Amino acid sequence: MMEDMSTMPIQACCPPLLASPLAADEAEQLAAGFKVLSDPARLQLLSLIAAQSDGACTCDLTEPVALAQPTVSHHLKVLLAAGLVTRERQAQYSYYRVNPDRVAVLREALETS
Amino acid sequence: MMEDMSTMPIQACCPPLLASPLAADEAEQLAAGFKVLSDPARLQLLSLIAAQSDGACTCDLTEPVALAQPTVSHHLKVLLAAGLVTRERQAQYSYYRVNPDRVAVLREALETS
DNA sequence: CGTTAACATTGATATGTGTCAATCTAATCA
DNA sequence: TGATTAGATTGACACATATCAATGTTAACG
Repeated sequence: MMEDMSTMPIQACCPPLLASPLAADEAEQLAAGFKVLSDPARLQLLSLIAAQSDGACTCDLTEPVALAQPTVSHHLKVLLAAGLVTRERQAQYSYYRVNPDRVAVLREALETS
Repeated sequence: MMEDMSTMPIQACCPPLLASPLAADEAEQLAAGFKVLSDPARLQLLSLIAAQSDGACTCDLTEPVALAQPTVSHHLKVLLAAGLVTRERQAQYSYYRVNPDRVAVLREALETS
């Protein structure tokens, strides 16, 4: 049985896009990663989470992005599934942190070597 | 009158995502750029175009991505509208080239400064 | 206990978009 | 001129997804 690609973390997978032709499966991997970044709410969330070095809870994030709480939870779930953030639960709170290594995978794919 | 954001070229717009909180309009700009990269066919096309330093025509691209010609034309139009590629017409042919500066805008937004 | 708070999940809806067949346009060639 | 070729456009369809109201879950607090 195959896993659903869209819920899998972004792998260190590919040589830079512009350096050598991309195989179909590499293209799918990378595209799934960029799709996670293709929503303005998720970019703002990533940015807000990065600004809180000790972790950001959902309650800190809902108001600045001006979206309902279930929508924010949905976007955080997408970021988490991609591995772009980590989640740590404490009591009722969920603390999210950016995983810079996963961001780097996507950045490096855009390198003009 | 406002232009449709999705058909506008990617601007040099934003400080790195992880360095400072992103404003809503900056997030929309960047998200539109990453959305263009969020399709595996478009990533493969970009990669194939980059591999042909003297420009790639549509006819060179249809077979390797295994899609119908109108679909390839559609994706090329999206890449062109975003400014990620340029198009030069010669006779019946359209030659596409990568615009590395626009790719760099997106790469730099992912920098961990 | 019951209440409240943080967060996740479900379900519904509206919108966006990737795909291709059919068609159109424009240029080459016989 | 007619035939062919490259490529763009149109229209239709299937599928994905962003959003929120309602509900569920878990934990603190009285």
